Amino acid sequence: MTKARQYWLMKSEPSECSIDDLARAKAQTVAWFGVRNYQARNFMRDDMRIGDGVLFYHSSCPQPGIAGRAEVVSAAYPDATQFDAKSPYYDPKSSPDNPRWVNVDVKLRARERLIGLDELRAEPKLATMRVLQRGNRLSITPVTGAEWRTICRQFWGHAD
DNA sequence: GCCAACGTTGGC
DNA sequence: GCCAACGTTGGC
Repeated sequence: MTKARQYWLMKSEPSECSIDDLARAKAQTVAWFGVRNYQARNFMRDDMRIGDGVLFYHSSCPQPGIAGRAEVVSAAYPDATQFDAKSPYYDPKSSPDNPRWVNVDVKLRARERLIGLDELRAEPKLATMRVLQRGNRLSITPVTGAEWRTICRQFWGHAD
């Protein structure tokens, strides 16, 4: 019983972890820690599978947009920062016995030409993308296969 | 720095 | 369960 490959858009502030930071990371892989929103957590916990495609999005920065592709390379597991009293992501209501927050590991597949928000908004085929909807704040959103293909083929010129 | 939009908290 | 207050996100 296999499930079709799914696609996600994951936001990261470049000042925290840019796609260049991901490229320099050991095995070009980072734990996607710090998610403190239940909807985004549930996506990681319930829906993500190893091999899922990830659009790496730069947010809260001079040039917001999609900076490259990555891949989910682990199942969800407890986010260590929730137990670390010195971490800004510390959650005193969580415990190792009953962890509230999880993360997956994400591995770089390719840095790409940055697609700015203006370009994304100008493409009618992407009008339904969650990240482009008014008031959207979710740091992890599902991306459809059609949206993924539009981005790869139309903006980056490859078939993946 | 501004501010719209949204999620969470907590009193009732 | 309601909802006002508050905190955060994130583009501009």
